[in-house]
Amino acid sequence: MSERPKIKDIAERAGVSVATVSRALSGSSLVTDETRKRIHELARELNYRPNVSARNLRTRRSMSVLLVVRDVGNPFYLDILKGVEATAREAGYAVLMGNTENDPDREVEYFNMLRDGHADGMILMTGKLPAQQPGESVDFSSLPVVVALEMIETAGFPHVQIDNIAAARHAVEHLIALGHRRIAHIAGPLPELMATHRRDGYRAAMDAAGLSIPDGYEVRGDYLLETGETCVAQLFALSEPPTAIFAANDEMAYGAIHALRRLGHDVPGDVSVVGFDDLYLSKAFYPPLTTVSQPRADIGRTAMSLLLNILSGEDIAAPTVVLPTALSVRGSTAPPRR
Amino acid sequence: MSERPKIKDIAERAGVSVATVSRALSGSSLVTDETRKRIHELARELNYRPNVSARNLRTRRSMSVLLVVRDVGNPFYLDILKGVEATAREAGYAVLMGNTENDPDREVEYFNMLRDGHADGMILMTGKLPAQQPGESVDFSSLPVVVALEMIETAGFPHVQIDNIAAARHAVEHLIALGHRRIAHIAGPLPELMATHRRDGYRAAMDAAGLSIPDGYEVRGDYLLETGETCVAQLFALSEPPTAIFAANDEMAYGAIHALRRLGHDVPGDVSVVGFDDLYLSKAFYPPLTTVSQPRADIGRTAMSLLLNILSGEDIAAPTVVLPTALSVRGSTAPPRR
DNA sequence: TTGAAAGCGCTAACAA
DNA sequence: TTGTTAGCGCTTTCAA
Repeated sequence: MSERPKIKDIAERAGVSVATVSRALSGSSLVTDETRKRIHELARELNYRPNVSARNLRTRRSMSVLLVVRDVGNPFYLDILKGVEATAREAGYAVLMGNTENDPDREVEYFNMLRDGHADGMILMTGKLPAQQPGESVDFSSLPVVVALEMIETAGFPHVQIDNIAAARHAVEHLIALGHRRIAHIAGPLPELMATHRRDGYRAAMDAAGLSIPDGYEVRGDYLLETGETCVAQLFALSEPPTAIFAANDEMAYGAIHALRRLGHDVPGDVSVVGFDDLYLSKAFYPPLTTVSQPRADIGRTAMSLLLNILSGEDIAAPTVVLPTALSVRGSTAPPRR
Repeated sequence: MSERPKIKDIAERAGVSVATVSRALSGSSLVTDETRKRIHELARELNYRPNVSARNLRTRRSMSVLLVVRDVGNPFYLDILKGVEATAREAGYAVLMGNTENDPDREVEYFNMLRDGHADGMILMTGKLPAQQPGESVDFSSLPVVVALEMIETAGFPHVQIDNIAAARHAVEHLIALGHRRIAHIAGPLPELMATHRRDGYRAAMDAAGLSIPDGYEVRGDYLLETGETCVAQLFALSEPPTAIFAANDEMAYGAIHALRRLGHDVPGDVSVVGFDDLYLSKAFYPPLTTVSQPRADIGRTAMSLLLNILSGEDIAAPTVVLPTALSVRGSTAPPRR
């Protein structure tokens, strides 16, 4: 058997039909223990592996799921990917990587992969739906898709998320509790929903504490290290710079701290900084970053579990699962210098 | 057309045979421009997508590749994944994620996915071959596999790597040039090859400079943040602690710097630290980490290109591509205090 | 409990 | 340039 053995080869050697082999291999109870055993032995001996394309064609499933993110290079997705992968694996699913780079065309491409049988379902972390194709009327909401992290309001997909508003508010309240009054915000790429929510949480906390937000205290970033630096430059060009900064993600917080240090400001001595996400390096950062911890692995696992439910036909009523966050208070925040 | 249209549907509407449709859709020149155009229009109209399982079954290719790493959660792989993904995409390949968690069984599983048609080729970054199955004699070396980062000497796979020995040596020479004499090494998980090579580079540099390595100056870590910390504890329990540390990767360097700071040592004032990898955060670290830069995205692209060559039948003679590294000198190294 | 046979949707060899 | 036809390897009726 130099070529790849197929079911037929096993059938011939076992002196049974291909149907029996197929049944035996799939653990059907319609086969005597004896023949089942013989077939399994033969399969092992021939080093048989079922051809997935043939099986997929016949069963109309690929046993693959598609994980679509904005940027595979972003470390934020790591633990999520890990959670998805582990849960998928357990259920016998492979994970295909999708990377949109925020390109709508690529988004469409991945939806198409769903339709062409490349994958059975999709976990979407890009907050957008591809624009309707001309002459096309695909009912998106009927597709096996779970949205994680982001929000897509137009279709009725299940969502897995965190409460960004509450988490951001909580983070800012921590600064306020420390005694800060002049608190600035380095926002994400507004008007994206997640960035907006975190900004709204900041505003809510300030408002609830009766603190006004001076002009120029809200700076727009794009979640990257570099913008953390440039935003700090903007903030400290103000006549009254802040004593604390809430950054919409950890990367910008890193950049902000870096820039503060270069400007000669001690963190947290002169300026406190809070991040969002709790990247795995935040605790090793100097100073260790106070930040909002997201249960990323859990987000991945939950999203995949939801998808598995859908794929197994259990019609869940498009639930929205909100997972808890926690503020990890570390060394980058302290009371303001008086 | 509520159901998924197939080639047959298009053929009927276009009044041609399925073969013609297939040809037109695959851009064969054996079709008149006119019919090709009509068919393409019809396809768009019906929102047709070819069924990949059927195509894969027929063509015996999956147009997927498998990217197998030790740990999907490790940020080190990010840029590599990005490079692989981009190159794969361009060539029309999808990328399947494989995660072994250093489990040999899972390694076997991924080799099997290659054999069962799940993927056409594999990029392996795990430095091991699965043990031969009993009664089995698969000629591994004939499989379309490219090894990146790691080394597998037993099979004749193409490799994409960096010169770990030279790069490590170069890093240590930098410390020596600064005037350091007591230089310690936090190694990776010896006796793994990469860890060994980096250790050997350290030894070579020390040796070439006529410097001896005191007992206890080589500490074994496992590439994790935490061991960077514990290893520093060990080094500074010595009667003569080092004035410089070469860590086998950035994560351990982060941990080391963290621990040094807690022990009251200034970096680089009291102790210089060099890392290896140049993770994307190393430049934002405090102090910015002096470290060996690996061309990770390029490693990914090159590995995928090599794999594409193999898949297209161009038999490359198992080349080993060695990509250049560069020492990024930043703020974590300085001359020793006198 | 097993076997025969149909067919998943596509591509490609062969014929016209 | 197009059509006819035979599978790719598997699962699953239906019949025995």
